[in-house]
Amino acid sequence: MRIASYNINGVKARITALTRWLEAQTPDVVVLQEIKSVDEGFPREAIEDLGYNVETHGQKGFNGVAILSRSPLEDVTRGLPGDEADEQARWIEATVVGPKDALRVCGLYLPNGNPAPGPKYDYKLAWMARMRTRAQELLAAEEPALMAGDYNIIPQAEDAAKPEAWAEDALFLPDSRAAFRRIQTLGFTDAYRALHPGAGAYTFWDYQAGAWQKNNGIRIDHILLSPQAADRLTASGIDRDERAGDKPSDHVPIWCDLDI
DNA sequence: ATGGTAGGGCGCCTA
Repeated sequence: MRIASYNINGVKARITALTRWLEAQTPDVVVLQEIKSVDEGFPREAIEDLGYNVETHGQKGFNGVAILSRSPLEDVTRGLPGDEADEQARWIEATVVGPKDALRVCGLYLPNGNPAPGPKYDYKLAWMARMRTRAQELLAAEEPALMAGDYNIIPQAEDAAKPEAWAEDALFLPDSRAAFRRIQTLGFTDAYRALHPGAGAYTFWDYQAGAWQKNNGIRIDHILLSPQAADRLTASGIDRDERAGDKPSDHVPIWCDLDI
């Protein structure tokens, strides 16, 4: 089973690139971030026509996440627990059933947090504390599960072409990276890093200042696997070529294969 | 220190 994550930066502006990629890569499950659409505006027919079930958690203008799956999506929940007042659409979960086992899939769009310090950074750290609580619950279930999406976290210096340029940025500040580690070290495996050690693998290149042409990228999209999912990991990758296509997102898809 | 680009949606916010 191939599970992918893709920050598409506007699903309506990206529907051609998205459907082309779905047809070429045929992932079984996809979590999308930054759909920038309300649920009623999501172009679900174009995706359903390719054989996918679609569940969305959108909002007007910004944010918004979705899950696509060839097999039915069960027990869908929307929103990250822990703050009833939080109206930002950044978290969606569903269960997909493979031939061997079921997999709990969490799709997330973690807050950017800039400028730091400030209220947006406080929101990022508070959101990550809530995410850690949900992550603990996933581990307690002792079942295959994963959390995939745009984490807006550069975990290590090797995950940036120019780490020094990010030193004061909310994506790379020590408190941000520590919060990410506090989640990962609960017992999750980074599906990409586990199979691909070394520097130079990125998932985001800014639209500005020729970042793509200079390969000035960062690795901020991640798939974290529960131990029961990590046991089934057979491959992982980054669809880097998508960044060179027509009207690309500033992110590219990441994926992993699980024997589930 | 600034500005460079893009999407949503129409003045300006978010990234």
